[in-house]
Amino acid sequence: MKKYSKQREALLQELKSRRDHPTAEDLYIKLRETIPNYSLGTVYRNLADLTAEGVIMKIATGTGPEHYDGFPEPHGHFTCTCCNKVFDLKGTQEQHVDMPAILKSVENNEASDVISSVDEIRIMLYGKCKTCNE
Amino acid sequence: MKKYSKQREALLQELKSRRDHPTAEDLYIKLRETIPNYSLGTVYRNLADLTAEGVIMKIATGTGPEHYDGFPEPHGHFTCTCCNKVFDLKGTQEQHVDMPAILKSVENNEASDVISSVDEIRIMLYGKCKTCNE
DNA sequence: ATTATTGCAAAAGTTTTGCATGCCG
DNA sequence: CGGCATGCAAAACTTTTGCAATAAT
Repeated sequence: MKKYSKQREALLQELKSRRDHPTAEDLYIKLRETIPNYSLGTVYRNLADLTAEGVIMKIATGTGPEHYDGFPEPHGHFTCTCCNKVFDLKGTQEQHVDMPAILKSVENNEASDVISSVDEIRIMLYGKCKTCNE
Repeated sequence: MKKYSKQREALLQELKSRRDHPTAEDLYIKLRETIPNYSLGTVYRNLADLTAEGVIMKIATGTGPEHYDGFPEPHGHFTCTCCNKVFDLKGTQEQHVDMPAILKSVENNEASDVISSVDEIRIMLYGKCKTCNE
């Protein structure tokens, strides 16, 4: 049975209180301010648990460590290729991605030989943020 | 000045000859069949060079090592969350993603405070492949 | 000859894990 | 109490890097 823990709760609170997309290390540093011996292993364990539960989401940028998002509702992201920060794309996923076209693409061609089911679609933009461009 | 090398050439040939999306390790094992002391460091160096040149592309799945694609023209991918294999989505990116909507989303809202320029859009589906579903 | 590229091994960066201890129910 | 979660440190995994040797121009 799943038990309450101060550490998991604090991690979730922290992620829900911010709109940026910190890494495990970022969270570790921040959480240690209030729970001084919060360990990095526990940060990773709790991030994995919460991600598996679908309460938070993991974001892969393709460079460096993973980032985490406290709001798992599907939406696109933007990664700055200079500073590696991740930002939310506003608007719903449906405004960005042509779902029916993708599902049709999956059903009607080569990919259908291989794909059994689709659970999730992620979209990532890459470019430069304003801060890095100065 | 850039010099020819048997190793880089073989790596590019290998990637161009297949439609799957091997990892550095996969390529290392394969290339050693013909160049027995091809080193893993060199595989990584050549993958980085070719990616920087835009001749191949790197694919992040969010789990395990990076994968590589010999065909860098923009197109979507599918990752099996069971075996971690990556497959191409058929069709062009424009058939899957609503570019104008995304650019508008970038220009007209919160994200525009932060995004200076967009260079690339990547789309990744997650689900189960037929082999894993058996 | 000059210098880019390699092989090898060591190091670096990120994430996972084993185990004894502590805390929740 | 019994068992899940934690802290800590070691290990695992992926990628990068230093350096002497090799190969391309």
